[in-house]
Amino acid sequence: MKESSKKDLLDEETLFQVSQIFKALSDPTRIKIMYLLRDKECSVKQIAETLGLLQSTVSHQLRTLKTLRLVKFRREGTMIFYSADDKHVYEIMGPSNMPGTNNQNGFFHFAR
Amino acid sequence: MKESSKKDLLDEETLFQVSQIFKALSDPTRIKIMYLLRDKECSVKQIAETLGLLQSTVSHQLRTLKTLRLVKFRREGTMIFYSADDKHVYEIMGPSNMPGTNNQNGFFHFAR
DNA sequence: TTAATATATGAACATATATTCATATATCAT
DNA sequence: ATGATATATGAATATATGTTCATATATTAA
Repeated sequence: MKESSKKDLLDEETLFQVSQIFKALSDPTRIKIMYLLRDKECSVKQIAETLGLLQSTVSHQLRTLKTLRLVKFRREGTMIFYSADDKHVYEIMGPSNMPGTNNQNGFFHFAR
Repeated sequence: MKESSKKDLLDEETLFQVSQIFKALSDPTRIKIMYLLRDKECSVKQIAETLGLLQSTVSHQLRTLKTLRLVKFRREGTMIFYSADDKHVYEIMGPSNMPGTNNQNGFFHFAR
């Protein structure tokens, strides 16, 4: 038995991925976007107008969310519709934190 | 019926608190600390030595975690022992994300 | 009180990040 | 092809944040 168990530490790979996910949801703008997309598709323009943000701002943030697979998208003409990548969000947050569900411990019920 | 439902947006208060909690766990150092404290008490010095960090660094980060009630503490002589504030972590993350529990969707099982 | 140990704090610095502006790219209709 | 619309991207800037160093505070023992 060692002084400190090996289980006291996380491997760098896990550490990085955990921090990335949390970082993604640590920004109010990205939270707004994820909340808006929790139960419906929206184009970039719709997101920008609904949230009162510049198109560029939304696009930049969507790239971050896309990279982390928190959102998925599909093209329709000149527009691109984004939506929450439920499958991956579920894997990440677990059932009690699924956006759009009614529960006490959910994703957006942190306050208080 | 309005164009966009009021439920599309989060109030500023909730938004701020959600972002704060995620921000707290978006830093690798703070994740390491929370992971270390998930099932035992540690003094500041023990944390610093186990994780190979400066005492000052640990103290600064503990203040952040303390402010958000992610850790609690008790004094014993000149030492102060910190531990995860399970009750509050539970409220925040829900049962499937309790550190120290064995599950598939937990707090520290994000990777892959 | 003084010395020793543990912890907290403030300033400085370097780095990361969110937003803005300008512009590029992509799709569709004509 | 051109023009119109939607989206993406790069550079610049301002702000936020993590770490370090030095020092302050607090507790205990002598």
